[in-house]
Amino acid sequence: MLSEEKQLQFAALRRRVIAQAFGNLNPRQLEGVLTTEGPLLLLAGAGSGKTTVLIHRIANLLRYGRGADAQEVPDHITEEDVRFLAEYVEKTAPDEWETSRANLLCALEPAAPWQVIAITFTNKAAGELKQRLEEKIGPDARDVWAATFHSACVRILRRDIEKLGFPASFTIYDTDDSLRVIKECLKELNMDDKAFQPRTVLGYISRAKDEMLLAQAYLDQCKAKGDFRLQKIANVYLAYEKKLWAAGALDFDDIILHTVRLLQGFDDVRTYYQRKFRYVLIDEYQDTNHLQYLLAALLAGGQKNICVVGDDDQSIYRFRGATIENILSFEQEYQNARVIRLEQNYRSTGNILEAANAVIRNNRGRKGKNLWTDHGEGEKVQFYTAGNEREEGMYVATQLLRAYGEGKQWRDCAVLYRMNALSNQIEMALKSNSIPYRVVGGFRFFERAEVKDMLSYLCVIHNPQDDLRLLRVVNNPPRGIGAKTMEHARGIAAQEGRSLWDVLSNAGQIPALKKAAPKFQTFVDLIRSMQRLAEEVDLPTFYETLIQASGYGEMLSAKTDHESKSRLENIHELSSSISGYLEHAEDPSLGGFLDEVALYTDLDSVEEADNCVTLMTMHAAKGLEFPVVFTVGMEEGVFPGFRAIGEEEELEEERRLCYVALTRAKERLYLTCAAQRMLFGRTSANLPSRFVQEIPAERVQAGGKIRRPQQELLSDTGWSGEERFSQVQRPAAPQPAWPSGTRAAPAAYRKPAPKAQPMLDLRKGDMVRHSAFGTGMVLTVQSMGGDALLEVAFDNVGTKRMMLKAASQFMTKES
DNA sequence: CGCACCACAATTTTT
DNA sequence: TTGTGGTGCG
Repeated sequence: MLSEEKQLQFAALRRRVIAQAFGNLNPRQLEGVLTTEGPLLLLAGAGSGKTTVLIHRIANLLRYGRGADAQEVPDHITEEDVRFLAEYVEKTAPDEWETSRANLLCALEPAAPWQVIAITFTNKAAGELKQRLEEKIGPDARDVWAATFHSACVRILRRDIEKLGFPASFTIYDTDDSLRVIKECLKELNMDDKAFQPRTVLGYISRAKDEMLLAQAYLDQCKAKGDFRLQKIANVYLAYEKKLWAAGALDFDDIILHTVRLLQGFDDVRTYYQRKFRYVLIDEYQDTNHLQYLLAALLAGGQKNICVVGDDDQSIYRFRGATIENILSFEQEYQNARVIRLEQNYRSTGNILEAANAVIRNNRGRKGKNLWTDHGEGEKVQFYTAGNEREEGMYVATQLLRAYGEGKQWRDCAVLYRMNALSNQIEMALKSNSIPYRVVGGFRFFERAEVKDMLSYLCVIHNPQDDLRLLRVVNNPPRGIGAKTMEHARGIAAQEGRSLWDVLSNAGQIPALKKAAPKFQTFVDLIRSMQRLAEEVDLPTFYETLIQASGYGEMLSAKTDHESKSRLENIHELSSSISGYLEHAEDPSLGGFLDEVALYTDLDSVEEADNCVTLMTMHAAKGLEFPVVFTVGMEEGVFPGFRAIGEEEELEEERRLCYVALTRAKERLYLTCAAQRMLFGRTSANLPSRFVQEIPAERVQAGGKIRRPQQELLSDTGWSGEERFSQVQRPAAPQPAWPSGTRAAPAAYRKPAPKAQPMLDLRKGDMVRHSAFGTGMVLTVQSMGGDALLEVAFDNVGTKRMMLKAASQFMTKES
């Protein structure tokens, strides 16, 4: 037994040795890695190396257990050991034997991989975590539970959900499925789907579930409140719940909800997981909702070793139920919680960071953080006011070409916007300048109708009781089974409390369905034979056969249009998803594949290799970074959106979104707005965003057509652009006064006559020099309206097509 | 049953 | 302006 003094010395040395193993981290990061015991809140600012900390933290848990975070000393430690460690920490190049002895001495109950669970929001994040972990600590990492909330819960539910009365083989409904069910419910309840929009209703149901209210409880609550509209909604919830129950289906919210119910209601289940998971990690904690908070608390309830990582300033999913309260009140929820702030930013330059800091400082509901960097000031933030959205697009294109000319790659650049609707103008501007781009978001592979159709076939084959999916494919491709007929069949099914499948397969015995029975039989036979086939051949072969046998492939091949061709490609593409699944699945099965697909809505940007500019919403940009970032549409009414103006909470969320957008930029940040913008077919004049105004003037370089708006226009927002940007250049000519009484200035008054652009006189064969693309020869000139489409063969970058007007300012004619 | 036409609404969307 | 969903006709 060591003396007390020696024990203290040992504990200190042990921590030092472990710290050395993670030597490339900054002090805060290191603390995050070494603080293994008890509740820990890791406030990780944008670009502060959060994932690195997470990986190292898990590595530490597996290698040293609680060695770095404990005072106790194992009995077997001798004074000789202490002496050894004291020498060891001073060594610059210890040999292998010494290192392994040191590691052995310092490890204190190292965690087994399966005792660690790391929960993320996206599959992408979970995948990256797994991969980086494996690179760091080897194949052991595979037994760490790195999963999304939903996939972790599905895994738990598959084991024990029968305790709640659901079949272990439950199916998962995605949002699209849920909406269909809601619509059915509305119809059956004779409710108007305009007064009760399915989306909105689903939102209410989701919020009810977040409060752990099942339908009946919710109805009771609404009755107590006496709110008639809410009662109607509660009735839909009741019908919705019934339908899902009958179908043995769970929606996304149910997956979490029932897991929480399971853990709360069954001591044995709860105890099992609480014993199993010694260490619980939750990533992106600022995005958790109440249910997810409960889940995390339940899982970590045993040993209270819960580490949550997040940034309250980057919470941008309030509209989906995420509550910033979870992170703000973590310290109250966990009394002895430790808090570590990661504030050193490794991503952006000083000016960008200060701009972001200055904006977010205006929020009240936050923990408070101040990012800093040692990268130096860098360039100022560019703020440009365009006359309208077309000019804004042109400006973006211009600057992109400039960056490209300076040696930046297209993939180094991103254009961010608040609404998808804003991407159009940008796309046009980029197109006409031959700048390659890709738009992120929009249609996702697994959400495409044809892919969902094929998946529905798989669902029905796997589980014929799945009415919703059956309904989707029963007449797709057409089998002469009309909506009327199905309506009938559904009525009978509902009456007799049987599934549609039961009714269809026995249609011969049901007089009312006699006529349709042969057609049903064709379908039933198809499903049955596919079920038999599933037993015999491997999944890819099975799927290819399905494409044939269902007639779906044939239906698409018969059509010649562009759309059908790509649909056909898509359904074949699904088979590579199947192959992908087979490669990494432990115990592959049709059910397993469907599970994975249900939760894997996103086949993600595989084409990262493509060198093109990225266009996406600010939401989609979270977690990404680019050397050059454009933030367009920085206008009151657009960003912050008109819905948010006047609503304190909403406005703070918008500001956080702005913070997220600004902190994506590494080197160069552009903010742009348009004095006048056409949106949804209506033109409006908006003031520059208050967020721009919140940035200190010395961080900004302003340019473009700065307006001198009249005072009454300013009064409601308090915008006073002139004071703020003293260095702004004034428009050359004084602006004419606006007619009184008009709220927005008519275009004619505000738009200075377009500068006479010296349009090049080009014809086939001319040599040109383009500032970004170099020299080339004009191949074709095709006049189009007042403009012309050029095709230019450049010496170094190949042939590009561009609009003459747009290109003129970057090109000169070579003699 | 399929297609064409018109009305209508329209932040953001990790699962 | 754009996309979607519902209705009416061939």
